[in-house]
Amino acid sequence: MTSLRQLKLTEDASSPFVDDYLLYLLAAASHALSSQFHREVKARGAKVQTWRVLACLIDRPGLMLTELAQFVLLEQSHLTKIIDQLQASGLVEKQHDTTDRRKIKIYITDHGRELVAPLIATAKSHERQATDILTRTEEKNLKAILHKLIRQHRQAGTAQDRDEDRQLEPVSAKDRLEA
Amino acid sequence: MTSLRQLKLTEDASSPFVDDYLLYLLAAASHALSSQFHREVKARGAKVQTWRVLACLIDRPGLMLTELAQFVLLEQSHLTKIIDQLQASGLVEKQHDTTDRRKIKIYITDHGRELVAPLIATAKSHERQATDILTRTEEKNLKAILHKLIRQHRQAGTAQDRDEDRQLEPVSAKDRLEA
DNA sequence: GGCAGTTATATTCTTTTTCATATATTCGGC
DNA sequence: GCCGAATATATGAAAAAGAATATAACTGCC
Repeated sequence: MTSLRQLKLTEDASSPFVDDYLLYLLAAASHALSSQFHREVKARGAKVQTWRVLACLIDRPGLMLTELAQFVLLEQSHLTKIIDQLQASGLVEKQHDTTDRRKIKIYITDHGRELVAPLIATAKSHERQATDILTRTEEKNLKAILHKLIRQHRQAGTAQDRDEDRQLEPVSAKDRLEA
Repeated sequence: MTSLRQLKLTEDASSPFVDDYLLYLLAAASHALSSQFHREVKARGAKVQTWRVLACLIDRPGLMLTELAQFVLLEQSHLTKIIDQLQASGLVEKQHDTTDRRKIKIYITDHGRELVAPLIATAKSHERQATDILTRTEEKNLKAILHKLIRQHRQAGTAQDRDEDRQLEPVSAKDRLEA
């Protein structure tokens, strides 16, 4: 039987890497929960795209295409196409900004609201069910940490563009806190 | 100023839904961190697909296509095509199972190992940097909860298939614990 | 006011991903 | 051993997503 130290030393090279790799865990959890919910969306005859866009628009009416694209995690060129379809279906409306004629603000229509309302209810119910195995503390912690990661990496994404390879890493939270 | 209770009552209808919706947070966090890392992968001349498949194969050599597809969160039909390419590039090998000739086990080659090794190092480094804003406790909690969600919903995915709409919800962790 | 640089959206082309289904093989009951 | 059901992989057409680039409009500076 190997000692703990030996185990620790060999770990880096040979032990399962992916199984505890954060990006994999996030992708896997997202995939597991989302694909489950997407089945429900499709069962109600809606496209996943439609659901995502409309759900965002409910919260944030009047976003420009570019802003909306960031929220729904899609490329602008792709969202343009989706919005065209949704507009054709009467689920959203475009409104040209009067002061800046490049901008197009997107609004959900009443028809869109009707379609998305039951989906939101379904989503809430699914979320409740999905988080049922967690304690309230776990759920709160999870969401808080995810918020933190998202916020941080949104900033990093934009800051990195102007300041290509910054060496000036801010003092690590891990170094500040806890042994 | 409205009372807390009133706030709570109106919340369901009008407050931002998506902003605290678990599935969105998971997707957004995964998207933010992954797209950041994917830039690094591409900068090293590798495809994201290749990275994912090879990283899995390092940990789990000899998986069948179907099993591997579940791990890398891809459709079997899609993975079939990717594996063909990787095989053509000499990064993986197929090995037909002798006892069940339908099965094809996939192995990473030495060439594949050479390609993926630096990527794993990059991934670890990126993970360290990404989790730098978290305390160790937060990181541990996050991973533990993600594991929990993944495990649970892998089971649900298979159990639900045979038992289409089970009403017999197991007692909620939330009801058992904490006020 | 005009020009350089930036921002917002659209378009085009290509690649990726999915969906449905085909093919081949095995398993289980009889 | 044979037949229906199940499992593993492959294929082909269609939809979705992405990258690159075009167009149009604004901003700021001179």
